[in-house]
Amino acid sequence: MKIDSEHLEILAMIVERGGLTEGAEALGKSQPSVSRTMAIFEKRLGVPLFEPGRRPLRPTDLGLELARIGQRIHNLSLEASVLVDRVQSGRAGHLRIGGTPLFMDGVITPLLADLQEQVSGLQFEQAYGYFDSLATRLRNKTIDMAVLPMHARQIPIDMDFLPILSGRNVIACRQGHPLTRRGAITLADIAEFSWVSPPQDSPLFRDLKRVIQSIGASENVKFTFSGGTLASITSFLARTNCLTVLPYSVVHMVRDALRITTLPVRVDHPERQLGILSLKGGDQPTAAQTVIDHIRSHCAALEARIEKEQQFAALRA
Amino acid sequence: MKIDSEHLEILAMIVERGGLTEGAEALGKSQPSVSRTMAIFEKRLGVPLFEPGRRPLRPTDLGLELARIGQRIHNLSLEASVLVDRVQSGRAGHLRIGGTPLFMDGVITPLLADLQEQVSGLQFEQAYGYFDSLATRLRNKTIDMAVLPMHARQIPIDMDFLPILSGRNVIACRQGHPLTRRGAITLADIAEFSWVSPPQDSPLFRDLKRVIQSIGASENVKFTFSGGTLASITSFLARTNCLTVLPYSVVHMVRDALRITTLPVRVDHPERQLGILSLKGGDQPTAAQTVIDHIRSHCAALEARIEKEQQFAALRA
DNA sequence: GTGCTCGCTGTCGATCTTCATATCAAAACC
DNA sequence: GGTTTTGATATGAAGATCGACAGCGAGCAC
Repeated sequence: MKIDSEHLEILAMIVERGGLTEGAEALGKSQPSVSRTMAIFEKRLGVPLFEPGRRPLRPTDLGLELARIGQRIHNLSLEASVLVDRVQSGRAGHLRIGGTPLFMDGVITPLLADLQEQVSGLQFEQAYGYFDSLATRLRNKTIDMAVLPMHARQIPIDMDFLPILSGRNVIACRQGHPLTRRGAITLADIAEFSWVSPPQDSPLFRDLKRVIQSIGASENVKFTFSGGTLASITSFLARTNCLTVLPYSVVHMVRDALRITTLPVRVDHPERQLGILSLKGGDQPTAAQTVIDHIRSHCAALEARIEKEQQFAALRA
Repeated sequence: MKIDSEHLEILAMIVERGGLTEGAEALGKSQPSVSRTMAIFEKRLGVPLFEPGRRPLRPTDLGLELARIGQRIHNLSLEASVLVDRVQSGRAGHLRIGGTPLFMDGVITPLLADLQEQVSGLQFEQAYGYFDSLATRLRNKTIDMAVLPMHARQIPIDMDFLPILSGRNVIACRQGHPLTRRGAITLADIAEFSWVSPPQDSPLFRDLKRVIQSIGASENVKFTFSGGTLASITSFLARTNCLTVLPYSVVHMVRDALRITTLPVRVDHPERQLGILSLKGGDQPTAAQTVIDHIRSHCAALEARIEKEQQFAALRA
């Protein structure tokens, strides 16, 4: 005998509320509907659930026991509700984020960790890549969003791009680097030191070359170390006098923890902006909006701090 | 957001069976029905339960969690099923039995205890009364069945009577009573002893008077103790040399435990039979049939033993 | 590319819900 | 104690929803 769990829930509510009418009301159903449902249920069981011929409906022993089970089913159903509510409101869920390695490790991951602190229940899956692979993965739906630097004119027609930070780059070195003690830094000063470069297929590597060109030091540049992750680059920087080019935002986020700093040298920065790329109409998980909001607000604050710092640095220079 | 527990059950089954078609089959529903139900469910949630565009339908994380809840709901539903099955098959339930006090305490209660040992889950409620009150309570439905001695012609038109034992009475006394040591007992012998009588409104009391008349001792009968329950009567008998009249079946059941026995004196026994009275078409709880069957089979055995004993006693006399 | 399996959609019949109303048991009243 | 009132449940008929069958379309494998 298969029993309909909804019947049990209805029974539970009737017993809890002490009457068919009240139970129906609590269930958001009409009284006749509930009455008939219970009548059918009783008929199918062949055993009475309510004492016959009693006007304020009183459950039999079996009715009480089944009602207890119905109550448990109802509780489980409520449990499912809160689960769904959490996911619906973006406070829980699974999100696959791809992005350029340095920016992900330097800026996004700390922000995600921060968000996770605030609302537990989110799960992130991180993937690394540059524009082409990220775009492909978005179209494949193997990631939900990508975080990367882009030119406005580079945005694919089938995607949305939401800028979150200016793409400003800086020359970075360890804290206490000889160059940081100088008042004004000349190109000759810089030329003394060798460079650590980001992965050679990264946009940042092209930025690096541009920077070096712009300061006229392109001739005999020494690359001591190339490729790797943010961790390896900063680790290398911290132990040597090498220089590198990094997004200002990344340096800003990690400079205290990883003991690196920026050189007060103006480098021209590309017109790209760091932002979030996503498929148009891609039906994002609701958690995505929560994450995007979080990233945006924090990056806006970050951008403001960076702006202030740069003005201060310019004044000092 | 109220969630339909049935949707969760369906989801659980789909996940468990690893496919929509198999799930539908396991649920005894058609595949399109299940498909549409899940589609509506997803739409209402606004969150996908299955990874979109995957052919062997694969649940999302949320889908998995909800399925787990659905599985628990399903288990509760099964629990309810076995509960109902037990009640349906009479292996559980609540039964209100009324009857004449001595017969209830002496014969029926031990049998019910015996039955309870075999199939736990039954609940009994015992009530005492004689014909009129028992019939009224049957019609009021405050008891489900009555156990009492009846004449065939006394059976109300709206009731069924199922005989279970002959109404044979005997003279009872304590084991080791002086009269038990004699070979043959004369009326004079009996006249020496005083009597314990059952409640004066009981049919057994009328039997007692008839017995006394039939042995011609009606003149100076002494009643030492009257009324009370089987426990009080037997307790009184055991400590004195008093006599009483009891149904043979009652004596047979309790003689070892309560140290009483019968006197080998023929007493004429009424034409009544001990049996079970119930309302016609009274829609008995299924447990009632189980109980009735149990009582009948044991009483049949009891009757057979009594028969044998009486033949033996007659031989000896 | 081609076959195959599996899931989605259109249509019809069955079931369930609802509003209005009858019936009934318990309480209140005379 | 009998009758009326009241509060609560059952029932009837119309409308909405759900389920089954047939047919279509999309992923997956070879």
